[in-house]
Amino acid sequence: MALTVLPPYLELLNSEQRRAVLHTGKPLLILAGAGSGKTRVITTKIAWLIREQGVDPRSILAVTFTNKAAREMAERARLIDERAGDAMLRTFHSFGAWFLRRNGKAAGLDPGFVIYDDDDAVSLLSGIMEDSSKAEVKQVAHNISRAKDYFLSFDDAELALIDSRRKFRDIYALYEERLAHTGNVDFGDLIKKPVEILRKESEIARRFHDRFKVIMVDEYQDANVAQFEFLKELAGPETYICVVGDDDQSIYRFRGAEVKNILEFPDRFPGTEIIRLERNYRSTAPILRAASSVVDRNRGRLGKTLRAERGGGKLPVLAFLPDQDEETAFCAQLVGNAARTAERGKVWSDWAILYRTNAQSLGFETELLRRGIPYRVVGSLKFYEREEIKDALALLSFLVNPRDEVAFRRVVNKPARGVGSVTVDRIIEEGAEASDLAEAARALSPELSSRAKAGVESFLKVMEEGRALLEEDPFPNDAFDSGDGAGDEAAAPPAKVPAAVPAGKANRKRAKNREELVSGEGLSVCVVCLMRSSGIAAYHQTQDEVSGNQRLNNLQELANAASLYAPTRGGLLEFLEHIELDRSLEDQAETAEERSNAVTLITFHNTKGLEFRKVIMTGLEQGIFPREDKKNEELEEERRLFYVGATRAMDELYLTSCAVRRMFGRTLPVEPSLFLREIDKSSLRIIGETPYGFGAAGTGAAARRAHAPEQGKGVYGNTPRGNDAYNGGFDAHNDTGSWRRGDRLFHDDYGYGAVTEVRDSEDGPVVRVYFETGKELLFLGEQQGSRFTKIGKDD
DNA sequence: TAGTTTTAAGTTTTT
DNA sequence: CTTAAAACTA
Repeated sequence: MALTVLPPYLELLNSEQRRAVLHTGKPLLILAGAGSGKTRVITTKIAWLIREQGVDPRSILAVTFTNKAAREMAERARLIDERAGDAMLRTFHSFGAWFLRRNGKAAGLDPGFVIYDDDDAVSLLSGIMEDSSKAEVKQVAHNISRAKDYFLSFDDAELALIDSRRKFRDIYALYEERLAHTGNVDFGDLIKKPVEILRKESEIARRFHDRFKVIMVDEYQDANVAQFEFLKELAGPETYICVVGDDDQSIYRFRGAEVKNILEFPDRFPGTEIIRLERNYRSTAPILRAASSVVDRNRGRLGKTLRAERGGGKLPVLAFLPDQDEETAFCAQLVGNAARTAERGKVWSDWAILYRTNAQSLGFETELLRRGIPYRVVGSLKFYEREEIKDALALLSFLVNPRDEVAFRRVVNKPARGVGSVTVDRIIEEGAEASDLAEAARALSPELSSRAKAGVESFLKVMEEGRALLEEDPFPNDAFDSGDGAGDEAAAPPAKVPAAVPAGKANRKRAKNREELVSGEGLSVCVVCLMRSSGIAAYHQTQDEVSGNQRLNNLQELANAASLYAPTRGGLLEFLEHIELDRSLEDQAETAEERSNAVTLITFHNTKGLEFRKVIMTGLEQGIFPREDKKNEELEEERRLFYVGATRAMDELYLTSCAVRRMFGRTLPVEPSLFLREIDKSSLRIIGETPYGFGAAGTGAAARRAHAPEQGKGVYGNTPRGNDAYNGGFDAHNDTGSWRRGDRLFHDDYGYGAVTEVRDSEDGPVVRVYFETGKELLFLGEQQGSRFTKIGKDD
């Protein structure tokens, strides 16, 4: 290797990672195993392109699948080079929305569209399928959504692969017509429509090819067909494309993800180079062994050999427990014990409790609350699914788009204004002819009963007044539709209030048990006014008094969230878009400390891209995980999900499996998960009563059962004081002492880093470490046993 | 039509 | 067991 001195941020990388970062020219496919540092590769690559290659940050597009990943990527890239903040880092869907706001006109789309979520789509569909049950409507809505994922329109022949019924095709066509008439889009459209536009409008395509010279995609294994097509259309002849993924971590088949995308990438992009990242820096060897032994059973995979760079480590613990109450107690105790014996801070955040379905979080929440252990639940914030929130959002949506029949139907008669379903149907029907629903109502008003007429009029008046509350947009002339849709982002309205006082937190505190809405800054003023004048606030307030709910407080919460946006139409649109595309309320609802000092409760799906020191995987039972109805391909996906969950763990992994589980109020006996059988017994430390027939030694298990201690509380009664009792003979050896330049490590406080210099002093060797946060620190090499974990070095 | 009671149904996973 | 949908009454 040449003797050139590398910039320190490249020192953090191993040779393959570095090769991936320095790669240019042909398309690049990075097959990155779990914990192999793929995010680091992407962020470093972005920074390197800007710094060393003189690439304009604005010509870089990096796409992820979750908002969290997008945020993290932006943050980490900025740490290396500030200018990376100007690159476009978004989720596929958010980028699609950005595209459509500027170029939707080419598909007859007004830039002021609102994004319909799945519920809204169902609501719209039920207007078409009038005499179908709710379940049928949902099924069709799901199929339409799948069709869009596969880039299939209602007139495509392949549509039969999704749903072959003739009726389906007709309904899909009707749905599209109806949706177009509302002027809104659904989730699938955010990807599908841009592709259609790029194919039809060569001028727009050319602009985008000019603008984006570099396109990177993270978690590529989760891309669906439509997203693949999007990528292909965005890439011009000069565009450098780099995708990163891991076929073993593909867990979104159910929403259209196609592993084929990653398998066939080299065929679709000729000349593709492939780089494999197979060194795992995150997990200890025993954890990786257990995780791999499950996913190894899958047939449809590229296959790779993921090597643990961290030696030593404890065996994963498999705990057989009587029921789910014992399971929650076990988890709480495990976490609590660790906290008691820990010397260092931030213990709670070391832990994550994983479950298959969101419903399972409830038990853990109750138990942790009871024991005073701080926790946070990731995802599944049903906040936006609450009735009052949906009502409020419907009001706001109708405000920006008076053709939104779904929103209209939801709130026109709430609170009761004497406008029944018959009247609503007639107005919407009339709306097919009119430019918007207000006009439709006016046209129809001579035929309405005086009560219905008065009700509709009062509703429309409220909306008129609401519209008047919004200030003029600073950029008139429809700022979204700047001439150069792919070009200057500065033309977009700077809708966010720049010096936004974090009014949210303070307001919420004040609003506790308050019986009136308080407005804060910016858009929240308008939101509060509208909630009041529409009667929604009063309506839910009354409901609160009856049933003791917190609905008014929830409305307050929503208003607070709005305070960060400008009180203009543009600001409102941005607010609504943000809510549709990123429902994790995390930013507003949690302070940094709350986040950093709490146990994480999370679904397996949501853990992708995350890591924790200690992970508990719960509910490992047949029927729960994997679900009973899973077989073949779907079972393989469940295996991958198991793999994803297990590889989140850095130091310790626990698996729990109950003998019985409560479902639908009934308590049923359950079998241990198939996946537990797929792990070699010697790779696990089993505690609790091994169920009959588990593993090869059936008779042994039976014998053990016969002599098992009295059933009841305390199967794990001899639980360790500290988790050290689970050590199982393995010591987490840190291999301190002989540090060498180029060694990589994980520091408890500073994260991942690399040794850039070693020298001797009176107190022994001193090492200089460069961290990926950009920090560079000196340490005394011999005293860092408990703070550092060596994670292998480059060869 | 509004609001209440009765009955049935249902749990994946998410942008 | 909890929630949503259908059925029923005022």
